[in-house]
Amino acid sequence: MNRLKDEAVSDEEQPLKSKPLLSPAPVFPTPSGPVVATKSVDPELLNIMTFRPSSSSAPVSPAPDLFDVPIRLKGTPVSGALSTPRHEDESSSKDYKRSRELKKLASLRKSIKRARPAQDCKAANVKLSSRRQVPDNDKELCIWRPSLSDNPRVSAEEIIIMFDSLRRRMMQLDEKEDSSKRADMKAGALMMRNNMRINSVKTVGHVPGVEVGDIFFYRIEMCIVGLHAPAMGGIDYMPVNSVGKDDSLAVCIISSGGYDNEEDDTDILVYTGQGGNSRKKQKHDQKLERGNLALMNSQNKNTQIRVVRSTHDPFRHSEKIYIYDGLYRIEESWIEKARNGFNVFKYKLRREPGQPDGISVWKKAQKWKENPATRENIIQLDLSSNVENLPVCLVNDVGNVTIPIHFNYVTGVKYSRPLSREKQLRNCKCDSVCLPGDPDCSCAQQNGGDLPYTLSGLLVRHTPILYECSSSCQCSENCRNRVTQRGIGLNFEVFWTGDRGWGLRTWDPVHAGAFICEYAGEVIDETKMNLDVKEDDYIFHTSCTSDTVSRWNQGTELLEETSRGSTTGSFRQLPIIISAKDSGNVARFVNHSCSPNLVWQAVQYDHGDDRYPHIMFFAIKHIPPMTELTYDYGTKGAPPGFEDIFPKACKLKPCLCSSTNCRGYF
DNA sequence: GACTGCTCATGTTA
DNA sequence: CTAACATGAGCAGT
Repeated sequence: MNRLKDEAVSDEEQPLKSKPLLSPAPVFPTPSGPVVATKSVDPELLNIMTFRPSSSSAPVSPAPDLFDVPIRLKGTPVSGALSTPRHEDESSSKDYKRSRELKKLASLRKSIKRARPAQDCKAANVKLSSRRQVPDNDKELCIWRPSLSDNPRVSAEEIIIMFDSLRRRMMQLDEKEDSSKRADMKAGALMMRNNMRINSVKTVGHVPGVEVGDIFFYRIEMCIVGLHAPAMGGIDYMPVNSVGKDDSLAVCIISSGGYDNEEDDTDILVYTGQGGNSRKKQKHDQKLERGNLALMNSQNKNTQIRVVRSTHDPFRHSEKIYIYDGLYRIEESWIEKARNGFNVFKYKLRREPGQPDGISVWKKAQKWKENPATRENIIQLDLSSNVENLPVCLVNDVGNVTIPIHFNYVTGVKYSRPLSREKQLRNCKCDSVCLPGDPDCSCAQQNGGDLPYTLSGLLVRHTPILYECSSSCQCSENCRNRVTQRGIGLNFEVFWTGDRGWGLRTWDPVHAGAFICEYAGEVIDETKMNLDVKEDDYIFHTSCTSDTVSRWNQGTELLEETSRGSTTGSFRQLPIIISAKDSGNVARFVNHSCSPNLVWQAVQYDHGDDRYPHIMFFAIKHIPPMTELTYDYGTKGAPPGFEDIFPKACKLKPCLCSSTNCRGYF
C-alpha cells in the first residue's frame, strides 16, 4: 500500500515539481490582419458570462465553459440562487419544449427510438445558442453542479466522466428495450444541448484541459471538450474576419484512416483533404473550399494545427480510439490522384518539437505487447511466473535503485477463517448468456434489475455490492456478468516511480469502467490482527471514497426517475481487511492518489458472505497507455475502528500524488 | 447587424 | 452492410 520507504520520504524536501497542467493560453500571431484571440479559461469570466443576458453579447459565445448551466431533468424545485436574469419574452415556447424534451429523456422514455410527432422532432432539433438562457420559472432541480475547480484539466476530466457515465447508462437502458443504437450520440447530444461542454470557442493551438496523449473513445467526446468541434468531419476550422476573402484557419484534424493517410512516421503526417468521397452521391474531385481551404490558409500563415490520430481499439471489435497527438504545422501540400481516380488534396504536417510523447508511446507499447522481451530496462519478464493470463513486467526506467521484491504472486484472496453461510448464493437459469431486460434473470434482479456491465464488459455504475454470475448459475462462461472472475486482461508493468516506490501501469488503453484487477492477498481476521500488521504497508481496507464514486455515478443518476439511493450510501464500510504483504498480485503496487483513475468495487460470485467480498478495481477515467494507475487510499492508514490499536498505522503519510486537489496526506 | 430556419456537407458506430 | 445519428457552415429571409 503505502510504499513510501524512509528514504523516499526524504524526497519530500525536494522542491515539488509543479506539473504543468495546462499550457498557457496560446496566442496566435497574425502578422497582418485580424488578431485571433485565443481563449483561456477565466473563472471570473465564466461566472459573469453565465449570468448575463445573451442579447447584448458578442456573436460568438464568449462564455467558455458554462458549467453553471444546469441540466435540469427531475421535476423538483430549483433553488432561487440559480435564477437567471432574463427578459420576459425569453421564456419562449422553445425553452418549454426543450425542458419537456429533457424530462422525456430523463424519464427514460424510448423517445429517441420511437418515431416522434412532428412537434417533438422539432424540439429535438432545436439548436440552442451557446448563450442559452435558462428560464427560472421552470421548476426543476439542478443536478449537475459546476466543477468547483477553476482548473481546466479537472473540468475536462469531469466532463468526459459525465459523458461516459451517461452513455453507459443509456446503453444499459436501451439494451433492455432492445434498441441499443448510438448511445454515444444520444449522450453527447444531450450534453451539447445543455451546454455541458467546454472550450466551445474555437482556438488555434492547445485546448485548455486537454493534454497531449489524452485518449477518446468516441468522436463526440472530442466535441464536448472542444478539441474538435465537428461531429463527423475530419477538419475543424474557424472563420477569420476579413473583407472579401475566406481566411478561415484549420484548428484541428482527425486522421482516422478513412482517407488512406500515411501513418508510419510519428512526427510526420500526410493528411488527405475532405470531400469528393460521398458514398451516396457521385464521387468527384476535391474542391479548395471548407476544410481544404482552411488547411491551405493555415499552411500559408504557418499556424499550428492540433492533430488527433486514431488507432484500433484492441478490446472492441472494429472500433477506434482517438489520441490527441499535439500540435503540427503544414510543411507542404499538393494535389494527387487518389485510387478512385479523382483528385485529392494532400497536406504534409510535421509535429512541433518539444512536445510530450503522443502516438509514439503507442507504437512502443504495441511492440512490447507483441514481444515483451523488447521492453527496455526490464528487470523481470513476468513477475507472476505465468500465473496470470498475461505476463507482468518489472521495469526500472529511472535507474539507481533496484529493490528486490519478495512476495508470493497469487491471483486471488485467501481467507483465514470460514465465511458465513447464512446467505445462499443465488443462481440464474439463463440459457447461454444472461441478457438485459430478461425479467427472469435472478442475477439481474439481484443487481437492482440491470446487468451491471455493458456488452463490452464495462462497469455501468458503482454499487455497494455487485453480484456476478456464479458457478451455480446456468449461464455459460461467456456470460457478460462474469467480468472480474475471468482475471486480468491487461498488459501490466510494475515500474519504479522514483519518488513513490513501485507503481503499476499498463501498455493498453483503458476505457472508463473497464475492469483492472482484484486486490489479491490474505484476508486478515480482525480478531487476530497481530503485531506484524501494523508494519504492513500492503493493507487494503474499505476506505470511503464516496466523492469519487458520486462523481462517477452522476451521469447515470441523471437518468433516474426515482433516486436509487444516494451515492454517498454507495460505499459500505466492510470488515474485510486484506494484506498483500506476503502474497498478492499487481494490485499491491497501485499507489495512492488524491485524484485517482481507479476505484474499488465489492464483487461477489463465489460465496454468500457479503461482509467479505472480492475487492475489484475499475477504471473511472479513460487511461492512456503508460499512465500510472492509482486509487484513493482514503485518509487514514489504519482500518476504521483500529485507530487506537495501531496508532503507528494511523500516522498520516505525506502524499506525493501532485494532483491539484491533493489533500497533502493520506 | 442580429436572429431564425433551412439545406448541405461531413463519417462513425453497432 | 447499412441504418441511424450528430454538428456546424453557409445562405436566404426577416
